[in-house]
Order: sequence, then C-alpha cells, then structure tokens
Amino acid sequence: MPRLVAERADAIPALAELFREHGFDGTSLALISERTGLGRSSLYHFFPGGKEEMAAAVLAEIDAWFEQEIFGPLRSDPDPRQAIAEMLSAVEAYFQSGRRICLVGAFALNDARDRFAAQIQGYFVSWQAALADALRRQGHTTEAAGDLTEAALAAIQGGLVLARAIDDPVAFQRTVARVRHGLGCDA
Amino acid sequence: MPRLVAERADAIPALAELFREHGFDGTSLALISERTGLGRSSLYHFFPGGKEEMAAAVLAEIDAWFEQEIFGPLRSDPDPRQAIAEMLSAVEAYFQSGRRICLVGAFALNDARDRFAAQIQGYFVSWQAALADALRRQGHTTEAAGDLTEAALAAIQGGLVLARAIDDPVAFQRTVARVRHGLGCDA
DNA sequence: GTCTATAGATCGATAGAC
DNA sequence: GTCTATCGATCTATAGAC
Repeated sequence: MPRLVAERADAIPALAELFREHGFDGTSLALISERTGLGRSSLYHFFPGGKEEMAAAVLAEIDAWFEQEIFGPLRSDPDPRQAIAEMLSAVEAYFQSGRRICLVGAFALNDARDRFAAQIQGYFVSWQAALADALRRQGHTTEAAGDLTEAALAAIQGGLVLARAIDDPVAFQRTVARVRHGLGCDA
Repeated sequence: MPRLVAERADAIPALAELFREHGFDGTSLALISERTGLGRSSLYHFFPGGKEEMAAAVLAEIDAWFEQEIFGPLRSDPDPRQAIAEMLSAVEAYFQSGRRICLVGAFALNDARDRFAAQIQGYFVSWQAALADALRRQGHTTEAAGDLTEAALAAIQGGLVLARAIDDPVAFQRTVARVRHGLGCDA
C-alpha cells in the first residue's frame, strides 16, 4: 500500500482544506507538515516556492475542477438550461450544502487577494462568462444574462458567508434554491 | 493640538481598517503600532487582552454603529419602507460603494470565526431580525419577510466578495440596486 | 527524497525605567 | 502612560546527513 502522499498532487486536497479552515496566514508549515505527514524538506521539494506556491497550486486545482465540471458544460452543453441546473447541483455538492466555504471568495476578502489577484479574478470571470453564455443561449439578452449572472454569483458567495456566520448551512441551501428559481431552473 | 490617538476609542477606526486590509492573523502588532502611532505598551494599556481584545472592540464598534444607524431605524421607523431605503443608502455609503469589505463577513470565513463566533452571529442575526420586522410591517407575511431578508443579506455580502474578487466596485453597486428593487424600494 | 536540526526573522506579550 | 529593551514562542525556509 502506497503511503498517503506520494507526489505533489496528493497533497493538494489536504492543503485546500487547511487553507479553508485557517486562511493563508493562519496555516502554518507546522500544521501543514502535521496534516500531510510530510516533513518540511518534502514540502519544499514539492513546492520550492513555499507556502505561496502551495496556495497557488490549490487555487489552480480549484479552477481546473470548476472548468471541468461547471464552466465547460455551461459553455458547450447543447441544453443550456440543463447545464445551469447541473451547475447548481454541483455547486451545492461542492460546498457540502453550506458547510464548506469558497476558498477563492475567502481569499478575495483578505490580503491574500493581493498575492493571488490574477487567479481569484480569473476564477470569477470564467464563471461569469460561462454562465452568461449559457443564459444567452437560453434566450436572454446579453444585458439580462449579465445581470442574472452577477446576481447568481453574488447570492452563492453571500449565501456561503451567511451560512458560516450564523452557523446554519440551511441558509445556503435556501439561497441556492432561490438562485435556481431566479435562473428559471425549478419549473 | 492633541495627538492622534489620545484614548482607547481613537484607536478603533485605525484597527478596523487594519483588520479589514490584512485579516486577523495578518495584522501584526508591529503594523498596529506603526499605523496608530502607539507603542506596544500603550496598546496593552488600552487593550490588556492584546490583539484579540482589539478585534473584539472593533466588532463591538461595528455592531454599535449598525444598531444606531440601521437596525434601530428598521425596527422603529413608522415608515418601514423608507427605513429600508435608508438602510440600503447607508450600506452603500458604509462599504464605500464596494471598495470596502465587510469585516464581519470576512471574519466569518476565516478561523477568526471560532474566536468571535458570538459577535459575528449576533451582527447578522440582529440585521436579519430588524429587516424582517420592517418587511412584516410593510405588509409581507412572516415567511416572505424571512425569505426576502435572507436573500438581501446574502446579496449584499456576496456583492462585496464579488466586487473585491474582480476588482470592480460597480458590481457591488449594481447588487445593491438589485436588492433595492427586490425589496420594492425603487418605485 | 526524506529526515533532523536549526538558522534568521518575526510573532505576541511583558518588564522596568522614567 | 509611554518609552526601550527584551522575553520565549513560533514563523518560514534552509542545511546537511543519510
């Protein structure tokens, strides 16, 4: 049986969870070493750029996941309405029905934003463009599609903030349901 | 001319801005000392509990401001619709049209949440209760008021995240406009 | 590649002079 | 009340043995 973390990619999920729990500044190498089971030297072997490279790798992994599972289908699915419905299901599952925060959104609010500005902006711009594209193909005007998109993304992010703040994941689930309704996917 | 920071309360705005910019973990005492012009000893004289007491004082100050300017009017204004309209104007001004983040929301996403859970939850619960109350007095059912309230708070928080993420404060302004429309205050 | 040990800087917090 | 000096702990990152 291979050991828990055999290569760089195996460490990413653990790193992601750590950054989610403690933020960038709050995640120390001691904590990382403990959680991954990797010594400092191994960590610096996999991530020569240190903690900053670890966080960048996590953001890249998140972006790749959303691109594969959400952005891509939104842009290319012949049935845009179904792609949007699946987006919302995937989002609800990804954020564990409100018990898990959005790392990109959390980074956007801290000074981590300055460090990872390009990746944070890229994530939201991609999501925005993909969803607006699907809405246009569904029949909305460019203007309406942009408006609905912005409202949906803000609601999702805000729903996560709210759920976490009042310690009630159901607030996020209700928020997703409202978005589903607002995008016309609950009929 | 008195010096910049003569008493405890004078330090709060500077502290608030620091925590907003760098988060709880990212705000070091060196930074605080530099920005407030207070030596370490003075800081510990005003805040014996150290950094944690500073952040708690900032959160209390924020809560007091919202209670005074927003929650109170929402609960007691004889014209609930006007109170809601004024809430949105005050919110837009407070968050500097999207250039300033919500410290409470940012804390909710980090591990600062565990430290300040009660204050964070209190802030959102008060806002929620006050806005729902105004909406009920405006004629909505309890259920509808709760739903509209949750949607509004999530949109505001998400609008701040989005504006910061894509570096476009106008996204927040559009979000507030949508909330204003959703709450029926733009007629 | 992975370990232990530790460098060098910075952390939050405190002591004591004034 | 505010200063300087400094504590012990912890931080990120590196060195060197294996």
